Order: sequence, then structure tokens, then C-alpha cells
Amino acid sequence: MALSRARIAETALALVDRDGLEALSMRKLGADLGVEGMAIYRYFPNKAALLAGIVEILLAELVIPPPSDVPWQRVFRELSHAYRALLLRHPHAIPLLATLPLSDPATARAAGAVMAQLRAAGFDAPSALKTLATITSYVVGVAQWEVGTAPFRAERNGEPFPLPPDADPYLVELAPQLAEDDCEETFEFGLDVIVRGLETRS
Amino acid sequence: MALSRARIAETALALVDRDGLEALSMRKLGADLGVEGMAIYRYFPNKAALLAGIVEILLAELVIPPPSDVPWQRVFRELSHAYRALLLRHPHAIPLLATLPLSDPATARAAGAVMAQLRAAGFDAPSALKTLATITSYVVGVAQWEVGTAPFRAERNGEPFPLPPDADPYLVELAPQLAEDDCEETFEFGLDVIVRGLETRS
DNA sequence: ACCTGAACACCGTTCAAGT
DNA sequence: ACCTGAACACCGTTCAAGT
Repeated sequence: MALSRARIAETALALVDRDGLEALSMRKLGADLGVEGMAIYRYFPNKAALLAGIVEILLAELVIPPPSDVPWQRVFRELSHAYRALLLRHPHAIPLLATLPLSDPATARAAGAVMAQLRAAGFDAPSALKTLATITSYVVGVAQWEVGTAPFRAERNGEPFPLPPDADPYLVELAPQLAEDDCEETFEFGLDVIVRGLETRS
Repeated sequence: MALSRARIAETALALVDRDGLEALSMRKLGADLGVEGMAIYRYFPNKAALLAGIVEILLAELVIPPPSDVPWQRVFRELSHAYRALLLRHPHAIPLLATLPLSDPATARAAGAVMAQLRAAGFDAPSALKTLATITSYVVGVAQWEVGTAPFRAERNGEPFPLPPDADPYLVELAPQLAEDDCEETFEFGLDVIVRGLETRS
């Protein structure tokens, strides 16, 4: 298999999905490609460019339908769930998606498609952009917290959540709830809050 | 000045604030302390423990007043602004605050204090926890995006925002708005949405 | 044109040795 | 008790050399 930008970036994403973002080094990626790590510099000027290549692949996974006459609330919810699902499919790559500048072509493409949806739903341009920023921040924030704290929620098998000994009574009261895997419910709660808040916009 | 856990963690935070999170290495921190890097291992078992020490200092900066009879909307807004201000005072440390498990004592303390506020305002326990998760995710998500994309927004002096050539017309239309530093306004927009959404909770 | 090997300036971490 | 020096197994990146 010949080396190419696409194959390198795809192999890099597979490595990140498998071993985590910190495990991605030019040398290890070279090994996965059957080549010395330094060969990658023929295709990417540095590691930052390689990470941008990974982001491009990830955002391409996000299929955003063209505007239709479906109620905007439903479109808004579906797009939020689609983005959340993308993040949870690639938990180790979430930090790469937490700071996406609109100057990046792949980001601008996805943002433009969502803007088209919101504007078709009656949002004016400034509100649509701020709505996009709000929901994106929320979805990324939840996913990052959820994935980062997963080791503390995992595998308790009925044992209580390990709160510190001097924890607030309000938290102790919720220890059983904390032990369960109710991230999806928590996400839905916040999504409902945001949709209702947008419905009552002036 | 003798070495101590507190002095090491404070010096580490100062280094991160000055040079960024990636610049924090045991060797450079040692240099700032006037000592060889390896000496730090007498006080922290590894780098992860050192980062936890930094988090502890940061969360201690967050003063959360006891419950009062102020309307919960105002308390909610003030706590959100206080947390946002903390993040913007330490922009390079934001990734450390993006994944805070409640098993961490400093986190549990801050979370407990906020829970007390929300419960005094009439939220039941499960709702208070999910509300805390929602607002935290939003505040961290916005701050992280804002800081991470700051280089692309900075110092344009009237030049248009550098959108990619094939950008969506809906984005091109907003280029002037993108060039301005309206992050505060965007944050406020999302905060209003969330507060309104919480007001209409069932 | 494409890849390799050696080199440089870094990492986190361990551990025997110094004081 | 507290810090140092050397060592190990890693990093990203450059560049002359090979094919």
C-alpha cells in the first residue's frame, strides 16, 4: 500500500481511537503504516497538520441534510444527537473538536450547513450563529466531561460512588444516581432546556 | 525558600499561565523552583498528581456564597459568570477543568456548594444535579472554544475574517460579526437561553 | 521521488549516590 | 530527610544519505 495523505490520516485516526490521543506519535504512526516515522513529513509539514487532517475526516462523518419543512425543534434535536454520536464514536478525539476555528474549511462547511437549517427555520443570521455556538459548546462540553470521568463511573457493580469522605449531604443523597450511567438522560435534560429557551426567544 | 506541595503547585500554575499547558515539564518546573526536576517526585508521585494539585488551587479561587433569598436566576447568572471569569483568568488551564470527577474532593466541595444554592431555590435533587451538569458543560465549552480560536480572531484591524474561499453565503454574510470580539455577547445569549429554559421546566 | 538513519533537543520516571 | 546525576525509554523535527 502506497503512502498518501488520506491513508496516513485514516491510520492516525484509527490509532487515536484505539490507544488514545497521547499515544499518537510520528514513530508509532509510522509503525502502523509499515514505514519509518520520518516518512510522514513528506505528506504533512508537522504534527499539527496531521491533527487537522484527522479533524477533516471526523467532520466528513457528519451528514447534515438540506433544509426542509420539518419543525426546527426536531432538526435541532437531530443535529445535536448526530454530533453527540460522532463525539462518542471517537471519544479520544474530542479535544481535537473542542476548538474548531471557522477559518478551517471542513469546519466552515459543517457550520454553513447548520446555519442554512437554522435560517430556513426563521432564525435571523446573528441569532443563528449564536445558537450554533451555544449548542456546540454544550454538546462538546457534556461529551468531554462524560468521557473524561468515565473511569470513575465504570465497573462499580452496585458499590456506591466513591465520594470524598466530607462530601456535601446534597451530593451524598445523590450517590446512587451518580453510580448509574445516566449520561444520556442528563444530556437530554440540557437539550430540552436549551430548546425551550430558544422557543421563548424574543 | 523550602520546597513544599503548595509552593510547587503554585509555581506550576504560574508556569502554565505564562507559557501554556504543554510547556509544563518536570524539568522546567524544577528550574522555576531553583531545583532539579527530579526533586518534585518527593512531593508528587507523578505528573497527574501535580495537575490535580493545580486544579485544587483553581477551584479554591471560586468563592460560592451560602444560599440566600436572592432569586435563583440571579444566583445562577452570577455563579456562571464567576466560573467563566475563573476560566478566562487561566485560559491555558481550561483543559484541566473540562473533566472534573466528583470523586475529587475539591470538585465535590464546589459542586456541593452550588447544589445547596439550587436546592434552596426549589430545585429537587436530581434536577439540581442535571442543571449543574448543563451549565458547567456550557460554560466550559464556550470558554474552551473562545480561547482555542482566539488566534484566528485576534489582531485583524478591520481586515475581514479569513473564511475559506468556498464558504457558505450564510457565513460570508456574518464575516464582519465574526471579526469582532463578541464572545461576551455570545456567552450571554446562551446563558439567557438556558435560564429561560429552566424557568419553564415542568 | 520517496524513504531511511543518525542526530538534536527535548520528555516522564526510576534509582543509586551524595550531603 | 532532601536533593542530585546518570540512565532508560520515549518524544517532534531536521537533514544528509541511500535507492
